[in-house]
Amino acid sequence: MSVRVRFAPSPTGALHIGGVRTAIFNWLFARHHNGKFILRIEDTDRTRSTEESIAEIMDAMTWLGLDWDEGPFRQSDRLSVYQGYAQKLLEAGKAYRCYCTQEELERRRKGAEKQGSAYRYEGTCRNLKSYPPDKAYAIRLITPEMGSIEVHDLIRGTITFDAKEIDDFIIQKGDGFPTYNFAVVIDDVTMNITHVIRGDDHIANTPKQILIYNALGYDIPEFAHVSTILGSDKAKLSKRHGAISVVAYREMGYLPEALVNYLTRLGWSYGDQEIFSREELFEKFTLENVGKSPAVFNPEKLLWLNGWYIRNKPAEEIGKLVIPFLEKKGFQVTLDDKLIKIVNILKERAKTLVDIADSAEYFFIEEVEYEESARKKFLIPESVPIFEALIDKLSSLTDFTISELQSVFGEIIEKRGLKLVQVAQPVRVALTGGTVSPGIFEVMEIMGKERVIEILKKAVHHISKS
RNA sequence: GUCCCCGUCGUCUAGCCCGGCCUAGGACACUGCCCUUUCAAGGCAGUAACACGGGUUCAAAUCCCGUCGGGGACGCCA
Repeated sequence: MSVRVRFAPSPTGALHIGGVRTAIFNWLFARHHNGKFILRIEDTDRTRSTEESIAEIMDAMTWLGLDWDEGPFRQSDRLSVYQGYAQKLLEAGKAYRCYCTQEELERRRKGAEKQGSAYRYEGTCRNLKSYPPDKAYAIRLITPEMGSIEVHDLIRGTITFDAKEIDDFIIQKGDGFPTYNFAVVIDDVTMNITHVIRGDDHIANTPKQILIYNALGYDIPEFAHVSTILGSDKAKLSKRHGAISVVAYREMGYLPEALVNYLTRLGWSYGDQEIFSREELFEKFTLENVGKSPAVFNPEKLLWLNGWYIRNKPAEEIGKLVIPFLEKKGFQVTLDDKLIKIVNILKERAKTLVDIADSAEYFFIEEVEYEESARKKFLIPESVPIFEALIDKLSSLTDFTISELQSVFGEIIEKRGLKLVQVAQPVRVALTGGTVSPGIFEVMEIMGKERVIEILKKAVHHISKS
């Protein structure tokens, strides 16, 4: 039987880091086994589900390259399916109508809590002889009173639950909607899901779901419960920990491959390897190498990986990606030779696309803005003769290339008995406004002869004026 | 409270199933050095962990028991 897995988010907000890792594991598992990856939207919570959220989930998954083979299916489209199955169980005597009111149940639950124990439905309506004609009812599954339920988990081994811990739980609410546990099972059955890979917060639901499979007479799929992602305080990752939505990472200039690589390695490993191409992931990903213990999300390592991917991607591609970030800063740019050259020297020292856009500023800006401390230290009267000598020599250059520039600088430092740094730094400040930039010859070459001379003259003017 | 899961450097992890090759390996971060026109990148080196306590064994990070710690679940939410 071929592998079929699903990712089933509820559309009640942004797709976040924790959720998307579950999606990635399912996706990789499907690709590894040449199976199908299905997207299913669990939108039975009508008050909290939104269309925007559905759109955002699909947008984020598309950006990450998590292509799904079927779906998105929506639970809200399938109400009658659930009701049909619930009816079947009712007729088979495996479930019963419950007329207990929610208020009454709430009261009993409170009472049990006061005693310090968990509330379990006592089966009040289990053997009802007659039904009140017009009253709404919930449907409860008849569950075994003794014995144990074993969950076979591909990551954790066998987990055993005592049947006594599970009460006759509701499978269909008073309004005719299925409860989560019921809908999940029906969906997984009807979609022929072979492996249920999900977060470990669902472990406690699993025995209940197994009971539903049993009552319906269907085969139980394989289960794999992946550990949670934690924040730096070891609590479950949430908004408190800063940016956690996938879209936020796109906006911060992260590359999808970096995020996928990082999130996959969080809880999964393949020996000592850190960097994986998409194809390698497909080939190497197995559930055996998924760890059991929860992992703390480490933004620094993600940043490092992102830098790695930026450095190792061709400048043309990075250039294309960086354009929207430059436009956001108000620069109109196209993917031309100049931009590619700029990206080429900047990507070596950037960790995000935002970094590149920020440090590219001086190539596009009209007037160089000097950083105060840099200006004070390097745009001083002593620099004027250097700048003037440079202007003079550069003016007569026909080839404005790195090697030509190198020899011009060489002549100047030799004549004046200076070190290269003593010339390079003032020039750097004059051209870029700061003390940090790529190699000064590269910067000059990209800026071009006219622009460089113009800027150097401005610097001279600036010094003499102040 | 009950049930369940988890526990190797600060963090992600290898090793654990099938005890010895572990004076516990790699990566991020951090520190130092090298390279160097600044900053990165790169190279080299360094700091840093088997939660604790009992067993079993010639030998335990690895097997067993207990303790402690962290997390999750206990809904007519998903």
